[in-house]
Amino acid sequence: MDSLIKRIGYYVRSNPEALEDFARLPYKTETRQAGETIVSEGEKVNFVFVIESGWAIRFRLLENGRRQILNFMLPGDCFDLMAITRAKSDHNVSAASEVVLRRIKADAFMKTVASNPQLATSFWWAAIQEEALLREQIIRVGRRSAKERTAHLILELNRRVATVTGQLDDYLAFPVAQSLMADALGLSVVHISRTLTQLKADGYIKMDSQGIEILRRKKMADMCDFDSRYLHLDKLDL
Amino acid sequence: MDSLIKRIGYYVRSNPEALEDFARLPYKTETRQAGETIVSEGEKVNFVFVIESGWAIRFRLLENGRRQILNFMLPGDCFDLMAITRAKSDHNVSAASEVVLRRIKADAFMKTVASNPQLATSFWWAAIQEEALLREQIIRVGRRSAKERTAHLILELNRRVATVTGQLDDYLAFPVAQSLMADALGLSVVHISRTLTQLKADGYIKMDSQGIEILRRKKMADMCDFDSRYLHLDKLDL
DNA sequence: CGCGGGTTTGAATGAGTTCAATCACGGTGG
DNA sequence: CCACCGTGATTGAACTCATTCAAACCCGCG
Repeated sequence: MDSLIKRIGYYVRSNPEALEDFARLPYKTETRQAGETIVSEGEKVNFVFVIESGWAIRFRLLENGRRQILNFMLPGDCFDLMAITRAKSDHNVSAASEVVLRRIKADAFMKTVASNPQLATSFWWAAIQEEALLREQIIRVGRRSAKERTAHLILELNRRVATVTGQLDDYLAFPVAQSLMADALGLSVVHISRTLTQLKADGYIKMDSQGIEILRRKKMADMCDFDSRYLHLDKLDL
Repeated sequence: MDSLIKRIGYYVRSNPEALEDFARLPYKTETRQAGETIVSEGEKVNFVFVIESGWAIRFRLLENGRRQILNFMLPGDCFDLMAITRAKSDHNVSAASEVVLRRIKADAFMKTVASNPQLATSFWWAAIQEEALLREQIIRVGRRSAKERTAHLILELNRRVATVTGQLDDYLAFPVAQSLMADALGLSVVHISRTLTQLKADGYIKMDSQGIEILRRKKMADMCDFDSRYLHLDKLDL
């Protein structure tokens, strides 16, 4: 719950007890191993999920085995806020690393949110952010070079993690394989590897098996044209 | 107004007078020439716009002059449904062809929609569709070849026009320059031209100065893996 | 007629892919 | 404790798709 509180809490800071209604909603906690499915394409979505820990991905598979990841979902992220009105999911969600998630019945969720304007506003903001992430993803994949894309994604993830931890750290715990980065950025695994090597050689980052350290944030942001405004963190100031 | 009625009307068919509230909302009608700005990045959005005729685009400009179009907006489309809660726009909107649009004050819009569940549901659906378009755009740009992308976009636009006209026509009036297609698909103008030539040579389409005729819809859809389900037109049956 | 925007074509270049081989590393079983 | 295995990361070489630059073309319009 912690991570959601942190995430949603930004928007209801003034009135923390608004969150209690939400915390009291009945739920089930589930764990999924990396690679396991959470929601599959064509499925009716009757639940809202909140990621407690770990990373998940939303993606679509194409006929010839290609995969495109739409976005990463981090602790504190909710889905599918949009689809819960009797729509069928048009994409898959699965665990990118080991994931713990809270599952809440959609109708109960809706009722609580509808009856609490503070909460409604918070989730509205979350939906705005989610849409902004999709837009940025289009730009990244459509008009940026491999090097820019990769750097840009790293900075985005780093910033999003900060939304939950409350501080902007230079080390990004990175629990997922490079093949996921490839499928997110529309590149081949091989090229992701080369590109990361290049980013290391350029002194932007350092990597170990657990994650990525950002060595020159400013230079890196300039290089890849990263501007965190699209994340709509206005309420925050990191 | 006609086009919006057609668009939103699908979701409130049973109860046409629900739309009257909406039609009665005070508004201004504006015309923009191709290339003119409608909303610019960083601007506060206090209005909801509805496209009456013509096409508009949402896009972002990158430092070095590159441009990525996020999506096309056709008659009957509304924006920015999401952003109207005191957010600043993180992208531009401008006219792709000559555009007539209806401008409605955000607060009045919100009040009317909130007080009318049928309308609220309709616009909720419109928002779901909009998000689905963004997701599909990511997949198109991230994991499809130039030929597939181009064909896929043509079929999507064709299908979306049908949502408003009420019938699926094989001829798509195409009022915008190829350079817009290029910026939407993350390709160069030159390559779009070559790709269209190829689609013509393959017998998928025929073009004149006004638009595109789809000659082999089925074959074309198979080739580019177009599956209209993502458009969430379930309520329709064309 | 001539200008100008948009489109088309060709040739050279380049970014990213593909295929295949190698490496690094953590886990497992003998 | 070490050999072995498998997964994921890395490297090299050949190849492909798309870009770039430049020139030609087309067509509507003043």
